[in-house]
Amino acid sequence: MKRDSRLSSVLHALLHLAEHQAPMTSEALAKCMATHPVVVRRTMGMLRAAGLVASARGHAGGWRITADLAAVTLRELHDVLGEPAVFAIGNRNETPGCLVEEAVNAALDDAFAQAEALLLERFARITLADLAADFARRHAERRAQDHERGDRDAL
Amino acid sequence: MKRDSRLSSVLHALLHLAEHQAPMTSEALAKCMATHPVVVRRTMGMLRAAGLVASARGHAGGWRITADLAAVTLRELHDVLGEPAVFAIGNRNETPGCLVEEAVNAALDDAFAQAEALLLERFARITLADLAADFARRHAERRAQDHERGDRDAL
DNA sequence: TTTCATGTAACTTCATTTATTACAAATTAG
DNA sequence: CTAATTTGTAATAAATGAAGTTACATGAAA
Repeated sequence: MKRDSRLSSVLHALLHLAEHQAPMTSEALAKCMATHPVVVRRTMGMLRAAGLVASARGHAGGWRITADLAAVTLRELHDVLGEPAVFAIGNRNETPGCLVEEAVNAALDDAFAQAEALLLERFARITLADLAADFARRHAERRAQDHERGDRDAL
Repeated sequence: MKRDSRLSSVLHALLHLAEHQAPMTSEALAKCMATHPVVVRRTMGMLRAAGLVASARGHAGGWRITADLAAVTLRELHDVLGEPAVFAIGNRNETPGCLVEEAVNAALDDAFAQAEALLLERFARITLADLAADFARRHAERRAQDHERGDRDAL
């Protein structure tokens, strides 16, 4: 099964937009995400419909964030993307033809529902601001490492 | 995305086998699961490799359970099926090209890992015997309903 | 020795995501 | 005004992976 990576994509895009204050074109976003500009427009279009980003055409156009980073959770983005199916595993028939299948479906559905609830609850606790902060931390760490390496090389 | 329904399939098959004490042919199993006999053989073959079922060829051949219903958990079946990917959602690139992607992946991976752990923990707590008991309960309930309807129709 | 049934490889179908092409519409630079 | 830039969107193709199907070999029992 091919995994839906749109949530990952939009997070990547939104954080890049948060770094830039100028709008970024679909082409620029596509390049840094190794995908196609049309895919970017298609996916970002859903965020625009939800009022999280804005786009402008023509020269100096592109995408920019309009939402508050601290107010947007992964859960909201998941919803904005249409709440795609979370699991790659599922029941053979959703409408059971026999009682055996009914019992099997009930057990699996229950377990999946619990796992999905946990996942969405975790998503609801993570904001774009959290990710941006984590990025900043990694960035500082990387710079510190580079610096250390530079010192060592300079000996 | 097409969901992997093999776990659901083998549960259905195993419970049917548990009801029958005589072996069931791939064709019989396929018929009650609305699938193809070869698909049954392919999937059940993985359970045979794990020693959970046995198959016999020729007249009066077919599939039978060799494992103790109370000892087989959904978790074990999931493992036997090769631990297929649980989620239909995932990271765009598993090997991040930039720090932004690293931060995004880390957050998503963490949430998915927690949800998967919960799911597998639930799976580990459900045995085939539990499902068989649930089936028996449903069966009794259904019979009671049928009986009631019979009484009403007889008025 | 015929029939039944599994074992397995090879191939097709089907569903779904992502990629691509093509072109319309809008905006700005010159 | 016109050309360049950039989004908007439809339509189509490629890629992926599960499930379905065909074909035939193997083995067991009547």
